[in-house]
Amino acid sequence: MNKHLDMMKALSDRNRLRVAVALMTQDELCACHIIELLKITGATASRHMDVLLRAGLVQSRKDGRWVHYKLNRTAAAPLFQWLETELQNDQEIKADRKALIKIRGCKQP
Amino acid sequence: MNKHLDMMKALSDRNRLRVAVALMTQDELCACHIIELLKITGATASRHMDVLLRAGLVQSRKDGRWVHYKLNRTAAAPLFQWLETELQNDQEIKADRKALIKIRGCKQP
DNA sequence: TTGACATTTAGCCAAACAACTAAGTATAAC
DNA sequence: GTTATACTTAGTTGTTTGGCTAAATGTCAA
Repeated sequence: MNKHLDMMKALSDRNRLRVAVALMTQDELCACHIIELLKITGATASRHMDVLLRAGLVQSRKDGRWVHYKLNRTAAAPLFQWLETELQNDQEIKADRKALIKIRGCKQP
Repeated sequence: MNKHLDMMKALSDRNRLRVAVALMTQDELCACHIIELLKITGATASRHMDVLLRAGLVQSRKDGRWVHYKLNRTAAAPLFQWLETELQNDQEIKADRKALIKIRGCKQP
């Protein structure tokens, strides 16, 4: 059960949960988007994404200087589905979606 | 999203996850069963169950000196369903189920 | 009422963790 | 090459957390 425990631990932090939920509607996010969204340093963002990666919940793709993250939907489809429907009307999540439109609008893809 | 974050936090500890999964097949468990299963002190078990209660994942029922816990299935049915199917063949979980048969056999219901 | 038992609360300690800064690596542009 | 940019790694710090013991609370039984 270590694998599933790691998944739950990965999603038990507010910032990581926000990123995971953001990736449910965003397909891909670059590290710099995540830094902007969560308003944390790059170092902290990098460590958070590493936790999500190690848990197998996201995948990363390096494109030049940029790293893009996407949900590994097959890892825990029903879990993601549940979170998505539960949180789709959440105020913070809605604010994040709004913020991402602005962030993606002016930052690199 | 505080509610859902609390649920994830509650399930991000090995002992609490074990209890939650045990309650998926056990209908009800008394605090003393949980102490036996996890091999921790009553005080520690009490605090763990309090975390699960506050997250709304379990309900408690006091019966004289005993406290019985049961899953609050409506709180997060798809989440529980996912965990149950994912962990049904897990070695630790299977060992717990086996242990519970013995524990429930000799302790008060 | 007194004693025994089941659970909770309080207080302590060590380990885990999230945040930061600073330094390191990698890549693109000049 | 050199510089700027994007990210990672290392090291530090304050907070959270899971465990324990001891004391408190609540309940049954003699």
